[in-house]
Amino acid sequence: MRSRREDYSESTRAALVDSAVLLFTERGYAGTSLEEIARRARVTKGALYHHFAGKQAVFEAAFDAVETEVKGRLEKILSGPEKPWDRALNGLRAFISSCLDPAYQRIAIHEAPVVMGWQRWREAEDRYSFGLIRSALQDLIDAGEIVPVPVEVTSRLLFGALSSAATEIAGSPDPQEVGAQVEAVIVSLLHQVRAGN
Amino acid sequence: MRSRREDYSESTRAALVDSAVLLFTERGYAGTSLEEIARRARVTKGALYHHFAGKQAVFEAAFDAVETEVKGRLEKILSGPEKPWDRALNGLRAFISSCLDPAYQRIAIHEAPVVMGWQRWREAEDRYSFGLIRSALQDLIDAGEIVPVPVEVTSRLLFGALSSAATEIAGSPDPQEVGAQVEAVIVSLLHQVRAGN
DNA sequence: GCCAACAACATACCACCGGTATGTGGAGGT
DNA sequence: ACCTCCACATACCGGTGGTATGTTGTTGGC
Repeated sequence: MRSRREDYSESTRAALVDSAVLLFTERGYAGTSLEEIARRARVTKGALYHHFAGKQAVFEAAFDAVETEVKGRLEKILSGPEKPWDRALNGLRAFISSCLDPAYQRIAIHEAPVVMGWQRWREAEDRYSFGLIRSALQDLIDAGEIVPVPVEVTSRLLFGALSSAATEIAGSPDPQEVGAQVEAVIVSLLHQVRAGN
Repeated sequence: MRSRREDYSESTRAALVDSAVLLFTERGYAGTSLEEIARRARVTKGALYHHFAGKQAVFEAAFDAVETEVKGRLEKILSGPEKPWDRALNGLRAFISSCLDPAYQRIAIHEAPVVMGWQRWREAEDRYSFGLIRSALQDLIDAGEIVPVPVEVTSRLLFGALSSAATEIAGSPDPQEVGAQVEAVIVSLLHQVRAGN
């Protein structure tokens, strides 16, 4: 039976992660102190170091949190009952709009490769959003919707393009407009490689 | 007339920038201390703070250095006597190979948006590699080589795709192979939008 | 040729932050 | 009722970015 203490412990850990996501999003990794994270969760640094090995570990927990969120959204869409082509298009839109979330953008896209190191980031992304994009692309090919392309490389290119595009969208004065343009360009490219024209 | 002191001063400044580029490339921004940068240039922190306003300013000087280098290479190719289409292809290859330079990759592509802030980085990139990519794309359209596309958005997508692809290439066990694949995918996409099939 | 002025550094010091070592109170088992 | 141990709090250290203050050599004016 689950003890009361364990509940409390998990709750404070969650509060720390929440606090970390918020502060990392607002001020970035370097601009956020552990004491600030702890204070916002109404505990001290001691508590933080009880739950996490260090600042990097806190960041990775925050990273996991935002990635899991986005992954959930995308999985729902990509495993829906629609046709592969439509699922892909909906997934594309969902990913772009996910990238507009400041937390996902700053933590998962921008700072994670620098903070975690590119290698760890890449491995982690395989299990999250990038993994979904790659498998979605593979599905399109398997279903014969588009001509065969090198899946690994193409999905990397697509992921990079979308990530930077999302930043551009979020940073623009008219996100709606730019977002529509990005979607149009990508969709147009997808149509170019669509099988059976 | 240029004084002897000015020569010396500029020389130490250059040594500091060189040292910064090296260390930032090897250990990243956060992992490099100012004292280390100064020591490698055989001066003290005092000299460093005489030449630069702070750590960020040192980074931006290193950023300018690597960007200027790449910009020079690309400009030479893009303003050559070949046909627009060939110049673009050569420029593409040159950019990919530039991205394989560890200094350019880590400083200009990965850490700069985080260290300088996305806004400043974007403004700076307009004057460097990204600006060249955009104008190259514009040239292709003006020359009627490809069908008109939204230049701003498309070049952002292209830049993002190439940047992340370059990281992928550099990190792969067989850079030659992956590099060729990337080039093939991009060129294939370009062919798709080529005017007059 | 001499001296004041200033540039180009060096030295000394501070505040803050990540990390560690140690203390403590209260819940849970027996 | 007592002991144990977990979930924290407190105290402290080393390193680092930044600043304030010397120091030395060059340079320009007379």
